[in-house]
Amino acid sequence: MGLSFRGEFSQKVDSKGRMSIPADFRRVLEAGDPNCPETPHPRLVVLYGPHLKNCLHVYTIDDMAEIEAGIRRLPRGSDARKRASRMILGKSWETDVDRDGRIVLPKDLRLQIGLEAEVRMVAMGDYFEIWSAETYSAVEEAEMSAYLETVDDNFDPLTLIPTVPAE
Amino acid sequence: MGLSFRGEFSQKVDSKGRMSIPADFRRVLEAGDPNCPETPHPRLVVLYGPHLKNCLHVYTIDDMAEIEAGIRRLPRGSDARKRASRMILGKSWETDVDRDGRIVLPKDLRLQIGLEAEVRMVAMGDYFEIWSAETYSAVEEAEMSAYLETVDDNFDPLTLIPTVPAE
DNA sequence: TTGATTTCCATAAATTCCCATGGCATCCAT
DNA sequence: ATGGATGCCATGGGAATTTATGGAAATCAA
Repeated sequence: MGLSFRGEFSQKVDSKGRMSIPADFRRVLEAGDPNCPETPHPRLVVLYGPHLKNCLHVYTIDDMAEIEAGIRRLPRGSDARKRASRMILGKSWETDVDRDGRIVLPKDLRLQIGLEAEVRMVAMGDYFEIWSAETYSAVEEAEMSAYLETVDDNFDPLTLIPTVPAE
Repeated sequence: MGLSFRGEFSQKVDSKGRMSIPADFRRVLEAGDPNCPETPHPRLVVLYGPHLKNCLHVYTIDDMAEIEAGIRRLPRGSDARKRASRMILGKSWETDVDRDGRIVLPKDLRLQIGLEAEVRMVAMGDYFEIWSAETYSAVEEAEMSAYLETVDDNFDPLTLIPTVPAE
């Protein structure tokens, strides 16, 4: 199933839009790229569809290939396939980690999420999110504490997970 | 299976009908042309059949060969084969990317899609679409936001993809 | 010729490549 | 345990290359 992205990291963004991919995330990207380690630097796919308002999603090559296979399973020429293609393939960007462990995010993608000096990368298991650090604290951490207000005092997120039925 | 076209790009169209093919798309065309890199500039096939109202479709040489093979798999003389030939093979145009990374779209093709000063090219995986930038915002982006209105607030297009039945 | 097309050249901006640095952690020998 | 060496990591600066795009010259067609 591939390694999981874990944890969250803040990195600097320089004037050229360069940012280091956290080493831990690089390990996952390397494991999820069939051309690694022959090709030394792993590739990755960034999704930026219109449903993503404040962040971008980053997938490994393998996971993205699976998503594409799913799209190809829809009938050629069908509305569903066109819509999925337009929203996923049409709104994605592939690049590779350079030899210094960085990527350069194009200007329009930086604009979409209001990214300036500091980026926050948040693991979500099979992908990770790219946020402007500012937005992340403002939006996401606020929404998290709001949620915690609504639940019991000794709420445990593990209770959200369904158990496997006994076999 | 070849590389996938990804992302969307706007380019200028000059008075001669010249337009740059985005560098990312060129990489895919190069990978999908068996004569590359011996012949330095990749060839490509443009479809402009009557079913395409506002845009043209561009395929790599390899993918177009596959489509043609599919047509030849239809029974000789069958209606389906005649119709497919007329609408696909008869309505296609092959050219190559010039050494500056551009193509020149013939006037009648530009007319068909109302292309003037600015072109929008949208990746759809195994092909990409050529739109007049104006039409694209008017027609396609409008229909996209209309669609987004109809779905849940935190809709994710990945849910459009059918899951593989358990094996 | 005259207009259209194709080839070639020019350039500015953007992007990529390459090298350098300082910090932190790890390892190892004393 | 200590100090030094080693290596990886995040980050900066500059050089070199690639892109997109405009225009001129050359070629072709009617």
